[in-house]
Amino acid sequence: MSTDSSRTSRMPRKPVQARSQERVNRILDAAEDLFSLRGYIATTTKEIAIQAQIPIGSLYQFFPNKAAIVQALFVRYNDLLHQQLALFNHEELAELPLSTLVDKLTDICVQFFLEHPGYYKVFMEVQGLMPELEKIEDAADAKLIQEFAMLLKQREAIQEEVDYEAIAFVLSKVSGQLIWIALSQEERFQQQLFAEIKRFSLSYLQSYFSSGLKSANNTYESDHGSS
Amino acid sequence: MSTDSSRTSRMPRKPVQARSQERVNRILDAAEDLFSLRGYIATTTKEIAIQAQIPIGSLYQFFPNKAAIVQALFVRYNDLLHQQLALFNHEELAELPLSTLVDKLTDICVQFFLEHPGYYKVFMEVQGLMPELEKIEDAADAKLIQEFAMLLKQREAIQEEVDYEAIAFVLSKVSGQLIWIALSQEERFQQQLFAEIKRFSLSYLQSYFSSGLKSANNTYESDHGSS
Amino acid sequence: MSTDSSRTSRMPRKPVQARSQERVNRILDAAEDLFSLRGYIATTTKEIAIQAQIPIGSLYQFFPNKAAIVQALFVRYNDLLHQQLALFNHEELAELPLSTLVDKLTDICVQFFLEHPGYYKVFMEVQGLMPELEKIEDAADAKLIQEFAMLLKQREAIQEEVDYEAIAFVLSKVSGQLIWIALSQEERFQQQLFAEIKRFSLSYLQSYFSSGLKSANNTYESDHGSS
Amino acid sequence: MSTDSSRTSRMPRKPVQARSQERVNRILDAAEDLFSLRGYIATTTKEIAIQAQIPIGSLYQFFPNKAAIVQALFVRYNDLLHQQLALFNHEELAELPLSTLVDKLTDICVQFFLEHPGYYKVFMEVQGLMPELEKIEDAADAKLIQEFAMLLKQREAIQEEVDYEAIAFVLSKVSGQLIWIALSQEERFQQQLFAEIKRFSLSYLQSYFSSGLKSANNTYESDHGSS
DNA sequence: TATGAATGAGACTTCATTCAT
DNA sequence: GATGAATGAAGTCTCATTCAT
Repeated sequence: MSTDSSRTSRMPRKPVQARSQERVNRILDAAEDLFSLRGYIATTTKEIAIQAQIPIGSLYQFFPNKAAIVQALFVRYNDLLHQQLALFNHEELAELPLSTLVDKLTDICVQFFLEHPGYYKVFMEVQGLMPELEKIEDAADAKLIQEFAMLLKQREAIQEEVDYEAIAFVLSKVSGQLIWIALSQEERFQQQLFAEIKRFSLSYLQSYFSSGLKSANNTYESDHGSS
Repeated sequence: MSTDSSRTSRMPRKPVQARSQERVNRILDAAEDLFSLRGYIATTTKEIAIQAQIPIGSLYQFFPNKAAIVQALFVRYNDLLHQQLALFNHEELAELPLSTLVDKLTDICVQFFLEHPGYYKVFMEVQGLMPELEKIEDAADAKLIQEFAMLLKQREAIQEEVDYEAIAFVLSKVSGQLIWIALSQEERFQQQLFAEIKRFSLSYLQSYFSSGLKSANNTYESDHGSS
Repeated sequence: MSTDSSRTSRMPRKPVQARSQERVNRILDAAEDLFSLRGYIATTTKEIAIQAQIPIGSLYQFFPNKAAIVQALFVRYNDLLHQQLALFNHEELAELPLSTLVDKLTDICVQFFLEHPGYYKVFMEVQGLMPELEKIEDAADAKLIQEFAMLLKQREAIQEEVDYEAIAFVLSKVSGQLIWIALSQEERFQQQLFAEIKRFSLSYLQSYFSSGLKSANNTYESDHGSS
Repeated sequence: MSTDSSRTSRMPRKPVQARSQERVNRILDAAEDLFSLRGYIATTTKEIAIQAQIPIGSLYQFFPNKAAIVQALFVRYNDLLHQQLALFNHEELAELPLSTLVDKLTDICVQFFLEHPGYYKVFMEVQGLMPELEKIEDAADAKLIQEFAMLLKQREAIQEEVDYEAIAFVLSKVSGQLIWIALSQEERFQQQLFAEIKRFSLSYLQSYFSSGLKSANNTYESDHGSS
């Protein structure tokens, strides 16, 4: 109890801040675990503190209330997802066939949802109950959608006046939902669903774009048939 | 609606049973209102009773606990949606062009979601927290998907070995999700999203089916261009 | 409602009263069952009515409240026990050896407790909570004790100034308690306890009385050894 | 009592733990009062908290539910009774005349029941409704009975194959019951009953044992007559 | 008289947040 | 700062009894 005060001011810089950061992370890790298991409302702040191995009082030094924890957690989720997707956001992406693009992006999202099963679940749970969280999500989504739209703009559309953002909006929402549903299905059907997600996304995109960049012309059949 | 007509006209109209049914309906109406407004967990049974204008004790005469209320509400939701969709389940449906089919079905679902904004919201909120409810939803979904799959089976598939149920599964989940998201968007974008739902549904189906029944051959462009 | 008034005054006498009596009995039977199973407080009046197969409203026509049911039940218990014991209350009883007397009376009580496991249990449960019931029990006990004391008075006491009622009081209470405890023990130990009840009753009585009536002189050992 | 002394005298006396212990005691005291007055079921947790002068929330920090309170109370009861009886558990006990032994033990029990009128009452009330409590009581009883049996084993039995535990079982149950009943009787009769309890116990023991240890030979009459 | 739906006070328990140490 | 015991409003559900039909 009263021990542990052995730290002197000579130690590596910002020990407090480092300790704080570590504690914040532990709290978010604990919250992620528990939220994905029991849901946001059913999880108590005390449980989070215990799981994070810090006193409940300390938790409230970092977060003013329970809602702030989910919000911080979702900021972290969004950063992470954005990071994963950014790895592919190179110029070359625009050159890939549509089917390859769809494949890559879908795989990244599937991976993310697999590693963070609470992401979608918690967000759905508190829809309409936490305007703050929705603002965070909307902003992050908007950013992702914008970037995806930029990617699409580099491709040759079949028709004029394509609303790239609408397409990006639709695909991001729809893929997320479907991936999440797939996660709770049995292995075989899950794999089938992942394939369908790609087919779905591709056929939707092909209704707007020829498959490649400015000149390529991969039809759906040829793409798909070759795989 | 037209059910429950087992009463012969000679009886004094069982005022008690009628009153009970009316009360159950009032409870479900109140629950629907409050759940869609505040969510399931944040709504108290007392609030429901007050909104339904009955004493709390009476509420518990009809429902053993709070969970039973949502469950009954979802049974009602499912019945209703099924009724709406069943109106179109005539033989002629199979003869319609794919685009028309998609239009009709989507419109029905949009209408349903507009009238019952709590349906999707509440279900998402309690995902993973109420196995009973999930069983109810899974059963209802399975039924709808099955029927939709039957519809598709009457059409000429482009390729062999089509998994009609998987297609029906994907489309029902994806359309539901996007309709729900659309509902919280501003009017103009909402309308645009409804159009996109039809577009992606159609393009997805066209990746499997030629447009008409056995002989018709409407491509996507012609369908869409004519609208 | 207005139906069922078909009964005319010509029918067999007291049909109503007979029906009432039957209903009262059914209520008491149901109450006995449920009380002995779950206890008085945990048993609801509705459960009693259901078990008795009568409407709850009818129950309240016969009993003003829940307490009145236990009270009536205990009046019935007491009548029954008194009847059982009265069968032996003949003049010859006084002539039996003490050990025989103890045997007979104990056996009767054991039998009664076996057939009515709720008797003791319920009485203990509501001790101090229902003055009315205690009055009933005290009166019945007093009567039994009085009669038992009368029996003892016919025997030749060893010492002067014997308080027959105190002896009867002690034995009745103590035997009842131990029989009840024995009922929840496993078969073998239960039988052993029944034997011990007889032994302590006899040894206690022998500290006051010579074994027989005026002249007999059975000591404990001889009594016991002969059995 | 003498436990928990692991605290070294240099520390600031852990005010928190002391405060906790005091609160637990206050809760148990309050529960004892109210249970013995109104019974377990009729006593509300709120009442207990008020009587203990702590907020209801604090009560639930120490006890997970109402049942845990009675259980803890009975652990305390059993400890206390065992302590009282242990004071006499010296070697000399075996040397005392039976009558003296009975006197002492009975007096201790009478004293205990006088100071804790709720002990018997509450236990009887919840018989069959709280398996947990019964386990606690059975264990404590078994311990007491075992010890009492050990005491008896040191005495010279009249007959062979005496089941010391059965005797101890019977006497402990029967004395408890009779003392409890005596407590609700008017003063004069109460005193008389206490005397009868001793007589009863002694005559029962004398049916098994000669009065003293190996050689002594005090008959009941001489013992009793001398008092 | 017979019925059973209706009533609502009140029981037990939880948990986000605070604040004395 | 750090700690975790303390707080009490509020939620879910029960049930003896009544009374309109």
